[in-house]
Amino acid sequence: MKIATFNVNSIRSRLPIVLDWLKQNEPDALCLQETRVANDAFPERAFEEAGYRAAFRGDGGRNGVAIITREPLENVSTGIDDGGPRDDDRLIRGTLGDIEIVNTYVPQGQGVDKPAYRYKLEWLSRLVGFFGQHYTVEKPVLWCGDLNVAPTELDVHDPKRIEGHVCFTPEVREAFGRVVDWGFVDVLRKHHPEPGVYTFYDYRGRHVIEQNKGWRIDHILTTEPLAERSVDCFVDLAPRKLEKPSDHTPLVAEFEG
DNA sequence: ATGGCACGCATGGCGTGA
Repeated sequence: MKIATFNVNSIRSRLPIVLDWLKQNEPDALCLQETRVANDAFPERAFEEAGYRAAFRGDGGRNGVAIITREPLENVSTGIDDGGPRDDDRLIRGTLGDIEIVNTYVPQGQGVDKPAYRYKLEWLSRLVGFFGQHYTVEKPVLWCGDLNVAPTELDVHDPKRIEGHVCFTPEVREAFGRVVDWGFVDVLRKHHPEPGVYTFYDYRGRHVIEQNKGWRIDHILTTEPLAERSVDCFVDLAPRKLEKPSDHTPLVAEFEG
């Protein structure tokens, strides 16, 4: 079972790259974030013609998530259903085989002095309850997506410079850590403990790829029973090097069974 | 020291991303 996550920064702009990537990599599931398209304009047919089906949720120019699968994704639903703001455009989940997949686009936060940052911290806090309500750590559960948190100093190219950024503050890392403590293993780190592994490279820097000036803010985390089945997890930098790339690049995990 | 680029929405720049 191969499962990937990719923030595409507009699925309509990134469709050729995504379709090529699907063809070359043949994942069982590809979780997308920042599709930036309303449901009625999602390019569903293009995925069907590629042999995949799509579950998606979006409301226009911002946010938006999707799960692309070869086999039908079951029990699809969206949003955090705890009575707070549902935020359907940032969370989509479903069952694939014996794996529960939760694909999220965690709010970025804009700035530490902005309401969006409080919302981000609250969102991560709500996720703890969400996982507790719907899942158990004894079953295979996979949480992935653009989680907008670099968990440690190993996960940014210049920790001193990035200190205080909404994706790297102590409190956002703690908030993320509390979700992880619900019962998740960072699958990338299980296979790659070394520094310099990143999933995001800002459009604005020069030579960011060559100089490896990235951030690791996209993640695949699983409960222990699924982590035990993981045989590989890696970042695929190739799509970031193409013409008209996303600023993120895919993260892939492979599991036995 | 601290820019910069891309996107959607909308048509002239703005809000957002990280």
